[in-house]
Amino acid sequence: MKALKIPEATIVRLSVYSRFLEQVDKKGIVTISSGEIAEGVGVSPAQVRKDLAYFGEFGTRGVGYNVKDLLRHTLKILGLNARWPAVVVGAGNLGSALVSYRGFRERGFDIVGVFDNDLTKIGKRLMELEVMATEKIEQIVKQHNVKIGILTVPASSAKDAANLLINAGVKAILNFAPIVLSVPADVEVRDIDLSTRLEILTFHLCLKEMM
Amino acid sequence: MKALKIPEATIVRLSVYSRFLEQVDKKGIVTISSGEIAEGVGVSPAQVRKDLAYFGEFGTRGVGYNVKDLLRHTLKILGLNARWPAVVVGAGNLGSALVSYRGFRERGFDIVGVFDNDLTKIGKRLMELEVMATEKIEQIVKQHNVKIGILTVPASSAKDAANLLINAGVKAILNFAPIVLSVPADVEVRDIDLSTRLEILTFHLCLKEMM
DNA sequence: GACTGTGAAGCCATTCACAGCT
DNA sequence: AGCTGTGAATGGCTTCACAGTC
Repeated sequence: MKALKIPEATIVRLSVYSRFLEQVDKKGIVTISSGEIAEGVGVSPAQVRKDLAYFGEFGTRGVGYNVKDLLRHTLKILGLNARWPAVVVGAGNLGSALVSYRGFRERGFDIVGVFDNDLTKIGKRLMELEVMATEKIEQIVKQHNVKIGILTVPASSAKDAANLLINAGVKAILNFAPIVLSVPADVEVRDIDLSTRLEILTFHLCLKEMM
Repeated sequence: MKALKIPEATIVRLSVYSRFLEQVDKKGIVTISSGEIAEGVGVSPAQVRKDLAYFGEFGTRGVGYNVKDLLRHTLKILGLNARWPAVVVGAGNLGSALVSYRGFRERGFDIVGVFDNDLTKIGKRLMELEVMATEKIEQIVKQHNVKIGILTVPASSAKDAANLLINAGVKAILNFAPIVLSVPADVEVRDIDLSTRLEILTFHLCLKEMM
């Protein structure tokens, strides 16, 4: 595994390949070609090969890739050979939905704490968890060695909530608040801005309107 | 406005600039430079100018941009000078959360229908809406002239749900299901894959671990 | 013959650097 | 003097095309 800089787009696709391979494996298929993967996930065969080649030589020339093997490798690369505890800060509608989101559990993520500083929400049960005050973040994060925090608080409290997570030892934040978080260099942040995603769509709808 | 091909990243940033300008405007600030916008949203000043230049000359050399003016322009470009009705298909946790998500309303999106084909969910009230059977999609989409559909169903039903939306006349889909939708060329799809976003984080956590 | 792995080419987005206004 | 708008340069990702392997 060379220490090259990997494009973020490659990581995103790796996640997609990995999930596609799970499906393929379930069907009992043993071998798959880059072309078949490409077909299945909507990219080019060369792209698939290039993406995988960043991490090693997983295929056999003239044959293709062993599905189980490649699946195991992609999961390993993404760090999904272990389970990841995570916490959610913000127990509003979105935060609550994420606590019970199946997709996370299926891919190895376990929500081990939900926090809010709204007194009307504290104590509420969500799945097997109880919403806790944000003062408890540090305790839970240390107890479960949590590295991942999911931020679903309003923009106005996002900065404070992020700091609580970072001070507790969280090293990666998935941020749903529509603001730019500034964090130390050793903390990874990725934003999911739901409105922005819709606005990409309205932009294109308008473009087409004009033609 | 030249008919150039605009990078998708530019549209994403435009949405961010636009929201930042709303904040700035609220503070009563009249004029702003590309450098100040850049600072506020975490990109380079040249990037800000280049992005805006795709759509016209909104600034004044030696001075900067008029905040209200630029805000109006960015909203217009994104199509946010009008409100957009939208429907949600999938009334699970995520779908329910999105129906009541404030951020959408604030940016001009109105959810006018929620659908599911799970009988235990049909009839349930979410905000001022009542969950309807998916057979009602066509009626509601046509009635409100809905162009945008939000898909929050499981992967297994996503293809069918997408087809219902498309047949009803929807032209843009925000897809939360972790599968690749194949749609006609006149339909825009953007995916939000929540697990993938977390997996980008675990990938980076693992990388750092190794150093 | 089929398919992977990869250097080279091509393409697209970002950054630079400066001319053009105010 | 200050800041925008933009052609040119850079950097990075994707596609191409083919050598290498089964």
